[in-house]
Amino acid sequence: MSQKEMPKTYDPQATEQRLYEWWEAQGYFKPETQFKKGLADRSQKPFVISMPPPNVTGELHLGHAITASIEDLMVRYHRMKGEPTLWVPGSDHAGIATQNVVERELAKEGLTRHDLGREKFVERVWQWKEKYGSIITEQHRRLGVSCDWERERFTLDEGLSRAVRVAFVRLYEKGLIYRGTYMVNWCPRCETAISDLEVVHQEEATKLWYVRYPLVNDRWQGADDAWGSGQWAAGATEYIEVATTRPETILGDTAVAVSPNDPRYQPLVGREAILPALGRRIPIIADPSVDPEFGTGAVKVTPAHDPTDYEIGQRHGLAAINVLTDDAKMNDEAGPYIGQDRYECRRNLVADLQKEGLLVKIEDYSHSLGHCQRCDTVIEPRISTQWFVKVKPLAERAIEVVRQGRIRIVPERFTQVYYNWMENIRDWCISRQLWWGHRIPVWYCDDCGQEMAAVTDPTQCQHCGSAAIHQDEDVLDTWFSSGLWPFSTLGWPDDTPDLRYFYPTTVMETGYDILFFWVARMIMLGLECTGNIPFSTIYLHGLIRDEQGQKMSKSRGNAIDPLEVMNQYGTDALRFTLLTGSTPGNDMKLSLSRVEAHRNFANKIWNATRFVVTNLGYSFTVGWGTWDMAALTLADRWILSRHNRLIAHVTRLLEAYQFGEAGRQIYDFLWGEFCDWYIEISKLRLYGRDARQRLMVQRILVYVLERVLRLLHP
RNA sequence: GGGCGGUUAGCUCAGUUGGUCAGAGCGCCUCGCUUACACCGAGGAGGUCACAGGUUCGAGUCCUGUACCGCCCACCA
Repeated sequence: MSQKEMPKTYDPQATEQRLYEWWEAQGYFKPETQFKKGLADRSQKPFVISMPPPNVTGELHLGHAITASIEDLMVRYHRMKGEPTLWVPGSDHAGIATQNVVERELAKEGLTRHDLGREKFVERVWQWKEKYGSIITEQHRRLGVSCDWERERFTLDEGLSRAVRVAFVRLYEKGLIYRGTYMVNWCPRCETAISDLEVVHQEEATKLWYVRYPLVNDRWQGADDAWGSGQWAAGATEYIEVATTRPETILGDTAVAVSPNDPRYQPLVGREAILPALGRRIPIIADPSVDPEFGTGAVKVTPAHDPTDYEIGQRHGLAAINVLTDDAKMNDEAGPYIGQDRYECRRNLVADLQKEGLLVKIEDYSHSLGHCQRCDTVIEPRISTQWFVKVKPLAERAIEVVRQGRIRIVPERFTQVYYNWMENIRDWCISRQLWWGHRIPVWYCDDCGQEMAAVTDPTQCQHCGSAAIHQDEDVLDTWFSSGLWPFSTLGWPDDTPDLRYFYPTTVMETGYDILFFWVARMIMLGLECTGNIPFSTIYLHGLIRDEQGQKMSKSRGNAIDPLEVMNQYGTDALRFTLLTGSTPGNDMKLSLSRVEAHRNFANKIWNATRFVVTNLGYSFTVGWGTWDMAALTLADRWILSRHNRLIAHVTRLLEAYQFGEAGRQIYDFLWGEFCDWYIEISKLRLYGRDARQRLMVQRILVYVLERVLRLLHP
């Protein structure tokens, strides 16, 4: 080939897609092909990665790009080493996230999901999934992922849905899943319960309202006049003062609590106060959870709307009065404020308290408020009947396997984070009042009222035989199904050949931000369902931020579309940048100037190859790695030795998960040593008269270049 | 209230068993259209490796403390 036939500048677009299609068509991403070609055999231990399934909420972002780059690197490295290699791709229905996205779409048409009804709405989400699911796989192909597309899975596939049911029923029958009425985090916008993890705490400037509750005594037994008249507490003579950040919850108070050790309030314990607005008589109780130092030292107790208060209520047998509707409006327990929005009620109630002379003062206050991870609405702690996973016994085993070293976390510092979380874990609320997801496989009998969990839809009550049964309306937390991912994608609960050979998987590679959400759950559910660890190594990468260090997100408008980057600079340039840009577990800021630099690197490789190839001549024959040692020049020996050193270093680094350093080493060698020095020096002999010298240089050039390209392949 | 990470050239970041570790990319300055590459080549300026102690023959690299920045966890009414 002459130089003229190879363009001077490397054009990724002309190569990448063509090459990828060929790879895929040849079946190079499938372990079966390795067996068929004799590149590996089934007696070997396979290298397996489950790809973290992207949510079908939208298109891929840079987080997916770094995941894909790192995993593809590992997969290609192990495949090249001759290990049977499997990389299972797929996508996640992402319950609440996807439902919200589609609801937002609907809102543009002026519709809500309730306008469509459950069935039509779910149909609508499926349409969305079809569209974005295929966009995602196309984008993954653009990233060059060498996964086995024939084994692609979706969390709502039939097989995976069955896995969800089997897992649920099994846990249910062991008493590890239960239904109960407890304090949960309620999102009034999504109108569903969410787990503790889905609550995002933010420090916010609010107020602390000091309110006094009149005390019942011989001279005053309750309200004198209508609430808001200014005369409501006219006859009151004694008060107890409380401080609150949520005045509207006063309406749900069923006690006032003080510290048992607080001398100021000892005389009041056992007496009663009159609840403002509603005139309810509530007891004054002593409870050790009250901090005498805070506020007034007296706390209003709202068991239905505050976790601490709920526990106080449990200890003292207090009623829990829910004063809110699902969308955080005041319900019919709210007296004069029925129907008002929670904040509207707060304003009005505060104004009325002032009118009645019960508002003592308002202080500025700062505390952290829970927000919904998906829609940012302020969470309302609320008592509600939900399904939970009893997680302590699962967590103990999950801690154990890491302690024993059966599962290793890279970088190691996350091990401590993992323990801390696991050791303090609380039961996992898994039911969601949503429509998009795996329906809870529990049926209730309308006749005998009993419940039953079943893998296949029952037709009658197993307790009384009645055919009048109905399924639970709720769906499961999306992380329940993704928690089964490493084995559900391989066929579990069936005993398939894939499951037997490829499970447990080898590496779980993902961002550290979902260590708790996902990784921890996979370990717990994996141990419980399969009796085995789901993977032996966890590799956690950092988050990609923009050049200002901000988290990338669509709402901030600072998200960089990986497709645009690939279109402009090429997939290799993007991948190399992502791989060399950070160390494990550390965040990285993506700078386009580095992507450009690596585009230039790709071009450098192209031109080095062009130089070597076009200088071979027609009579060239390859002489792999067999040299007449005595004839080697100093330069030859130098480049060969440097090159061997490089291979050793890169291999060691890749084994140690030091991908960035490995990439940099190759970069430095190829550019700084091979191109800058060896190619330049080789020109003397290449263009000289001595044919034997020419052949030797040619052979070394080809040999070193080819070997480095292999090193670079992952 | 706990825990973690960061602080290295103007900017963005590497530097994992303490001794060519003071580096890369971008930017900047000087040259250069030499038969691979101007998405290039040759050369150059630029850092008391946050601060204070300590261990050591020797410390960005280990220990202690401090200061900022960021993140995670936590039922602070």
